Formats: sequence, structure tokens, C-alpha cells
Amino acid sequence: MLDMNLLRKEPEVVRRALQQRGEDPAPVDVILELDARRRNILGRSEQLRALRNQVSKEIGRMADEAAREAKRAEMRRVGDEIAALESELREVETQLEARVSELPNIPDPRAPLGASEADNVVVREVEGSLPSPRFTPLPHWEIGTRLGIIDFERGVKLSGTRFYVLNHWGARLQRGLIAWMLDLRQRQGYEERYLPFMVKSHVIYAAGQLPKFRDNLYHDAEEDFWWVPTAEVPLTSLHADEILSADQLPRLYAAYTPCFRREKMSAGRDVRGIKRGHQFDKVEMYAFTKPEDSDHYHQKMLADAEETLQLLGLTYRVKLLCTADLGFASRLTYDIEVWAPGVQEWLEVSSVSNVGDFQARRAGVKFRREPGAKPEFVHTLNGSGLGLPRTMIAILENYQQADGSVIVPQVLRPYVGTDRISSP
RNA sequence: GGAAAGGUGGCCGAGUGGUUUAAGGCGGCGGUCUUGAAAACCGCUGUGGGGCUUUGUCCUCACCGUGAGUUCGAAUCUCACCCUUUCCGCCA
Repeated sequence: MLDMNLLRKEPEVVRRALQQRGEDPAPVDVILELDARRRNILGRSEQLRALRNQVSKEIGRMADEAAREAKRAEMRRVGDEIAALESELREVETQLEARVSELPNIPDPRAPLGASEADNVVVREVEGSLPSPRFTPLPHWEIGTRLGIIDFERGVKLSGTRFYVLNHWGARLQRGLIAWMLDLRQRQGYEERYLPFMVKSHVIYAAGQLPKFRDNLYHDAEEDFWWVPTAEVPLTSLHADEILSADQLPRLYAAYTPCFRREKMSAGRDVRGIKRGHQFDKVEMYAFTKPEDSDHYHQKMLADAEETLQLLGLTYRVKLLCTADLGFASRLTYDIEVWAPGVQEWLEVSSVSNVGDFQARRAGVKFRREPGAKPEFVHTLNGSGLGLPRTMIAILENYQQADGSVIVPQVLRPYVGTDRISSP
């Protein structure tokens, strides 16, 4: 949610932001109009309320019954007027909020200007430690099927397209990765949280997934429950409507959750393999910081995500997203892509974003610099650390051997329980 | 799913239609006293919206779980809902 004061005082900043994102700036004018109407109606209704409050007190003290009844009749009319104004006010406020809540965040000036994802900027490429193979690497769906660790057919039997079953070492590899990543996050200073996988609609809203991205979410038809599309959603509201003290900041969290996405936007894309499923696992990093510290923790979070790939020995690159590719809530985002030689593709395994106060404003997360000081909104940051299926793809494809087996990366061996996967 | 009790400020807790401008206490902050601290005493101490010939120790509105209603006036009365706790039932 953008600050209404910013919209009033510097509407051109918001218009420019929308243009940079490739969106229509027209809603800004609609919003300013609604805001002016809101304040006009509010002023009139409050004046009448003040009058009624005052006269009501007088009525309570009056002795003369005739005068009393006259005042009562007068206040009945005032009451009707207030009711009319307030129903008008509610309508305007509903529209205003709907419009403002659909505005995306203002891009950071450091986000490169661009028209599409083609304008994202590669800021660094880091070579992994693995020797290049002397054979043509297979894609992970071949490796997984041959080893019997990924069962696409039974996934489809149970739940249809974009689902799969992991068998034995496949399941253990994923579970080991999750446990290892959570332990790594802890060493890096993040506190682990186990979270609800279904949340109320206000929680989805606070993270910025509603109202705009309703189509990509699974929703329980009978109750007000939404399946989380990422742990970022419940983490955003972990401190909703709280005022933290300055010494409680920063708060760094890590959480494992499955993620559920309808993928309506990418129907027919990436249907092969495990790259894009309706259900996938992820370890997420999240931070609440003072505004002046968010840049620092953005860099830390990026470095922490990168360390994951370094420890796995994988080749990756870091991209700075251009204004057109930036997520709805984000001001500045780095994507980390890992090289997968089987599918011959850079796979996005992490997205690390500084959201500024955008989500904090929606969720109502504030802090006080010192006792008695006026509460301010915190900044929030989120980063994948990492998405599991794509990390699995990278491991299977990079660590595959000529004989069809897959070496388990050194750091994962205690977690997975084997050095090499050569059969189910 | 059934029954009962309950939901008031950071916390505890009083408050059944108008001196409530939400008592009182705890906690927090500041001060007096003290070499320092404690104790004692004094003062301050919620959030959000709106306004401006005075940006202020300013004016005003809203908020006592949520929403609707009754009333000139609601924390207080009515209705619906939500949540919490305890017990019973079912259950991993």
C-alpha cells in the first residue's frame, strides 16, 4: 500500500512509477478525486457530529421538558443528515481503498529502466566447483525417471498435470535439502518459524497478493482460508498490528512451507519436469528492519542465498530486475538463477526483494525509535532460500555421472544419508 | 458438533444509558530527594483519520472483539457473527 500523503503531495512520482512498470498512470487521478471527495464529506459529517455530541450533553442537563423535546427533534434531523453523509463516505472510502490497494510499489531509483524481462541486468556470474562432464547431460526428468526417484505418472494419477511423486532417495534429497537450508539459515542469523499453510484473506491481502492476484491462489470454498503461495505471506503478518520497540529490530526469520499456485498466468508453460508445479516446497528468508537498515539486510539476504549455491558447488548468476519485471510489492529485486546443463537453462531459484514499507503499511507493522516516540512503519524484505524443485533440478543435472547415477553434494550427505543415488 | 464462561488501554482490572474527559493498580518515561541506587513523592504516558489567519501545551472525529440496530446520547440496551478458555463428543 502506498502512502496517501505521497499520492497527494507528489502524484507525479506515482505516475512515473506506474509508467516505469509499463502500467497506466490514470488511476492516480481517479484516486486524487476520490480523496478530495472523501475529505469534503468527512469534514461536513464531523462538524455535525461535534454539534450533536455537544447538544446531547446539554439535553442530559436540561430540566425544561418542552425545550428538551425541541432539542431532541433538532438532533434527530442532524442524525439523519449524519447518516446520509456517512453512507456516502463509506462508498467513497471503499472505492478509494480498492483503487489504492491495486497500485504497485514505487521502484527504487537503482532498478534499471526496462520494458520487459529482457532488460534485467546480470550483475555477476559465479562459476561452480564442478568439472564439466564428458558426456551430454540428461534433463532431470530423464535422470529422475531412470533412477526411479521421480514418478510423474502417479502424480498425475492423483492430482493431474503439474504434480509428481518423489520416491525414496528423491524424497530424501528434498527433505535433506530443506533441513540443511534451515540449519544454514540459523547459522546466518535467521530464526526458524513453522507457520500455518492456510491463512485468512486479510493475511493474503497484507502481503499484496490480494486483490490483484486472486487468480493465482487456491481458496477454500467453504471457509475463509487461502493456501499460501509462499511463506512470505504468513511471515508478513507475523507482527501485524504490532508496534515493536527499536531493540527488537531487525527480526530475521526463516521458514519452510509448501507453496500452492494455480499458475493460470503460465498455462501450458514449463509443463515438463518439476520446474513449475501447483505445489512446491521452499525455504524462505524474511526480515523486518528499520527503514535506514533495509539496504544492508537486502545485501545480506542476497549473500546468504548465494552462499547456499556456493556450498552446493553450483554455477549461478545474479540479476537485478528492471522496472517492468519487478513484482507488485517490491522496490528492488535480485533474482538468482542457477545453471541446469540438462535442460540447458538458467533456472530462477531465488528472488530477493526489498519491499520498503509497502507490506508493513498493509499489515500494520510499526516500531518506536524510543519510548514515547511516534510509531513508524518498518521495512520488510523477503528472499527465497531456496526454492526446492529447481534446486533439485540443478543438483540432479550437475551431479549426474556417465553411468546414470547422481553424486550427492558433500554438504548434504549427512542429511540425505547416502553419497550417491544410483537406484530407487 | 454440544454446553458453559468470557472478550475494556502495553498488562491487570472497575464500569447496567448522560460529571467517563474509561476509575484504580502494575509497567514505562521524566523529575524531586541521594555520592549513586532503592524507597517515597510529583508529573507524563494508547492508536488512527481530518482541519489550519496561530503546525500547537491547538481544534475536531472515530476506536472498549466485529458488524448492524434502538436512542438526542451506547463500553453500557437489542440482534447477528467472530474469537478465547473450560468441560463433553469425535479425531491424527
